[in-house]
Amino acid sequence: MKRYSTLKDIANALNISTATVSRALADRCDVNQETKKLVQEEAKRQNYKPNPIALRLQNKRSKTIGLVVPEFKSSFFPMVIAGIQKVMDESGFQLLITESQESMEVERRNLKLLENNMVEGILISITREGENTNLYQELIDCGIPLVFFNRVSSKVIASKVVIDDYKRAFFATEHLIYSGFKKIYHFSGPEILMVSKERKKGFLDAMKKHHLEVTDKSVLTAGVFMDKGFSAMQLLIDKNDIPEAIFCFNDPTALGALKAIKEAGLKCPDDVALVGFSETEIAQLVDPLLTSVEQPTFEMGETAARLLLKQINQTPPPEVETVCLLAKLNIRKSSINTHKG
Amino acid sequence: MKRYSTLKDIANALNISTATVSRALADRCDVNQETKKLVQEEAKRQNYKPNPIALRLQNKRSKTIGLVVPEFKSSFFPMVIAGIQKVMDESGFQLLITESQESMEVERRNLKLLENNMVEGILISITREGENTNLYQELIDCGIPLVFFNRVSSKVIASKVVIDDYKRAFFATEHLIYSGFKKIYHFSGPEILMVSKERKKGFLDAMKKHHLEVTDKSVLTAGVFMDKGFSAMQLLIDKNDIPEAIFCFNDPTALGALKAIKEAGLKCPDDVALVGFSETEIAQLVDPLLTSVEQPTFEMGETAARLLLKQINQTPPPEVETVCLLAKLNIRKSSINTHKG
DNA sequence: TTGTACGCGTTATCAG
DNA sequence: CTGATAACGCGTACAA
Repeated sequence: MKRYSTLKDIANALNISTATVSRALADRCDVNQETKKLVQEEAKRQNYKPNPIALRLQNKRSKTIGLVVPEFKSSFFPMVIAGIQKVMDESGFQLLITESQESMEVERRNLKLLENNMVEGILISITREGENTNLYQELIDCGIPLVFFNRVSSKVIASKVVIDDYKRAFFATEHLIYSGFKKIYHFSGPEILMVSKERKKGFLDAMKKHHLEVTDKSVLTAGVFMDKGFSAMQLLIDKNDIPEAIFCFNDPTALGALKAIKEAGLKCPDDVALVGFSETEIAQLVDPLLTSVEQPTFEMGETAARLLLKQINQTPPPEVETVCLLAKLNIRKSSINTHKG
Repeated sequence: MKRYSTLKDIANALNISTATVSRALADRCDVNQETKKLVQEEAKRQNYKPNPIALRLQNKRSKTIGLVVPEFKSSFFPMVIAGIQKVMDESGFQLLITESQESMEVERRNLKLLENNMVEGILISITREGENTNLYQELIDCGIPLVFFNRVSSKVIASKVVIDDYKRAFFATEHLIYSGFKKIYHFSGPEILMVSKERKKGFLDAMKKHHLEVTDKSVLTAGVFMDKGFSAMQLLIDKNDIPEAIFCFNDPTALGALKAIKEAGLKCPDDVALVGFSETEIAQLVDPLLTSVEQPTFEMGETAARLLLKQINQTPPPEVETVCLLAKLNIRKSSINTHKG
């Protein structure tokens, strides 16, 4: 590796001790102005930079935090990461990023890797396979704080950052109801994820509030990817059980449904209106433009990172807290009722 | 931070010296089998893990490499990062990720940050504003190898990973020509990027080879984002100078053009055929499905990472090399000639 | 076969 | 005001 200038180099050059050099560079008051100036000049000349590794060893702090995300494909997590990075750069922390590929086993490997790297804390969004509850708890118990974001553990007590899925789902459904649709279905996400449950609950409660019929056919489990949305819609078309509108678990699901609708010769929103969730950039590219709930991704990253730093830096650590970020319903063409009025 | 078990802890527990413990754990032959076994058991009991920070300090190796990407929004760079991560995890390196936000100044800050973190090498894809040539050269000169990928420096001598932009652009254009289109335009990327130049050159040469007319109107600079593709197409529509087909610098540009085409009441591919580049997942979601050049993103990350590790680990460092990855033209509906035959 | 001593780069403590 | 020393955790040369 490149040879870096050290305190000793400066000390030797000036024939003084490293201790004095250290003090001078820390700009402490108990050092001669003259010496201080000489040291600082020599440091600049040698392009001296403190060795972060030595500092970490001495302070017994890795100044590193770990991150586990399920995937990199969609732009959701990358944007969250950008938010995390910003906070970490500001506070001099390194970020170790790992990808669980939606696999619980890979997630366990990742967490071990992070532990071996002595991360001071971990940010995690769990897989859709389920949660490694015991492992999370172990890590917390042995002094590595966890902060969950987006896809959070339902069993472990820790700080969490979520968006108000329930409310947004409720409002999104109400938006369809107020638009005049009556036969409204929900394409739900993986049962195991809390976000799925919340969104489904929001849907059901909104329907209930407005006294609209909900049968056991009203909710189809459609997973997180496009193909599932496609096949769920296909199923409805085959059964000729076509709702006026569908509130989908996320954008890919909605886009899959859209594809099936188009292929069947139907039109959106004329025959079936759609509402997505997550506001992928695709929502603004498809025809018709997709109504979707926009999540504050960057902000979610920032918030989770700040929460974690608080857990790490404060003694005693602060109470865990759950932050609920506001999301925004972007109403576009796919949910316009063309029959109304 | 969490307290970790150290060699000293094990040594104390067994009343032996840390040196012996160290040797036993390294499974060296010059240590009593009996002692070795005791040590290994005690290590396991205490859940001992070597402190990576201490190792880094002792070996004078940060075991860290840095990464600079222009942006996180599209899925391109995240996928590359996934490939890099894989290689780094395998070789025990940490990855420090930074985002230049397409700004040369932020890029400079990022590079300084990486240098201060003593990275042993840097992977970089430059901004579309231009290249910090001098800084790249400085880093290389002072012993930090750089490997460029995707958006590479044209001036600095270093290992590079690119896709065969020229050839792919050439073939993509030929695909349009063979489909029977004659008036073919090119929406070009930022002039400063080598990829732009290569793709443009591929377009021009293909046109030339087939003796098709190329005027100074045939190539419009449209940037990298959707809005630029939109306005470029808008301009052509306003001037009523509408080509039969357009080979676009990338998918967003093509999608922007598509939007303008639709809004003007025109149809794709009937009125204007389109070919994109980069194979974003959106290509398979829009109507019509977009013909696009698929880049091996994950593989690009892996390759760049391996190249960098070679530069870091071999002494003397190997010759720089440029790896050209193969890309694939996915032909879809947007480039079908509906008038032909 | 095992223990002692040192150095990696830094800061804190204590003595001068 | 400044210098010597120890400590962080590890590996290793050298001594026993």
